Amino acid sequence: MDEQKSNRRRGEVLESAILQAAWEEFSDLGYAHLTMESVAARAKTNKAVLYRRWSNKAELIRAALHIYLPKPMTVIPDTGNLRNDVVLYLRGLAEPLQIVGADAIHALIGELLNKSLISAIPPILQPGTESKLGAAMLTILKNAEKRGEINLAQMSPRIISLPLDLFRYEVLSRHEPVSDKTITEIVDVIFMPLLK
Amino acid sequence: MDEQKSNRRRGEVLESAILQAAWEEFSDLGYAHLTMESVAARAKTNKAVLYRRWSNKAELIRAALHIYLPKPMTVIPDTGNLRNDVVLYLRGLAEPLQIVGADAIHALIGELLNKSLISAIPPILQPGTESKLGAAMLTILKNAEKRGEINLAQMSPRIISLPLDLFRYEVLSRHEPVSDKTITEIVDVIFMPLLK
DNA sequence: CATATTAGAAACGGTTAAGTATCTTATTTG
DNA sequence: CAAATAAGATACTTAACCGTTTCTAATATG
Repeated sequence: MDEQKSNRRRGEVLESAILQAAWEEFSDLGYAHLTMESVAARAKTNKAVLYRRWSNKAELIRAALHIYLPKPMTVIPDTGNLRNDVVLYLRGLAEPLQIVGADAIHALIGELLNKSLISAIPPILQPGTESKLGAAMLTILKNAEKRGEINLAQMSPRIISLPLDLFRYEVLSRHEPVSDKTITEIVDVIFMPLLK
Repeated sequence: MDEQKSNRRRGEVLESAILQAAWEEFSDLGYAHLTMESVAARAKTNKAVLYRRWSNKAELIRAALHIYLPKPMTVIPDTGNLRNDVVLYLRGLAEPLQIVGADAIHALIGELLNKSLISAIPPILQPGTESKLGAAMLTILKNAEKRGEINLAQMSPRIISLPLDLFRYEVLSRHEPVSDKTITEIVDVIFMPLLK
């Protein structure tokens, strides 16, 4: 007998449990359909505890996304081969999506027009972040130019942004992580053949 | 003096005014933020009149979309030239979007995950309608094959769907009608060069 | 002109969920 | 071990908005 009479969580332990519950509710239901009650219930606590830490629903969910969404990779591949660099670049974009999984991607896409969450949405899904993500691509292409693989000046901007555009389309239309097969197809069937 | 003491609308006149108000509210606010009250107010009538005609909000908005969203074109271009056929095909997709305008496109994209409206969303925005829209593209390509312009059997499916994919990406990412410049770029800079 | 329709107006009831307040009780800390 | 802290539980307030109801008055129709 003599079970633990209770096991009241406090501080960081409780906070982490709440943030995890918030993340799961978000993945399962999306922002609009989750409620503070449902998050509290999932974390086996109650609303008041939530409001003691975050002043409203948007702040709670932003905090959960901040923790659970992987940060995008920053290293720019430089293998001495354009084709491989582009594949690795796209794989670097795909990896975070594989970690979060299809449910969360679906939920995130549903929030693309939600102003109170937009800052927490990964750049790969966000409109208007072309330049930021495109910068890495440009570096890859400049490296290829140094090796004499391409002539950057005579490449159309549309071709330059094509790998990223197709990658994004894949995510936006399928709502799931982008497969390796898709990545190599984008590069080998579309992008590379366009470089003459 | 002697103004018209009143001018109470009835029947079809009133119904059209309500549907127009519903369409405008939808374009301005999106489904989630428009209310039956706001539609009634915009149509200068009241909620009860709306509920006498449509049993709920979803039905009202579906009816409005049904009227105000142009039906997609059905004719498949056959000019004797592949490049021109594909440009005309994409223009046929762009035309309805130009009619509805950027605000409505934005609102429609916001509803892509809304089950009660999804059937009213134009195929060009809807996921899972590739085959329907792609059929026209396939016919165009078969015609080109008959003329000896291409060999369909050795074309990757990814290249076949590329014009449509890029068109869709353009709409999904920019939330506005697709310009003619973009269409010709997709065809002349990307698609045609990939056919050897 | 009499009668049936249907619009106008306004109040009402129900639901959902956000956010607050209060009180009790477990656990930490000095 | 006493006092402070923070969790648990629950009730409450507020707000938005859907959908209904009821009553009055305008207008169409026979």
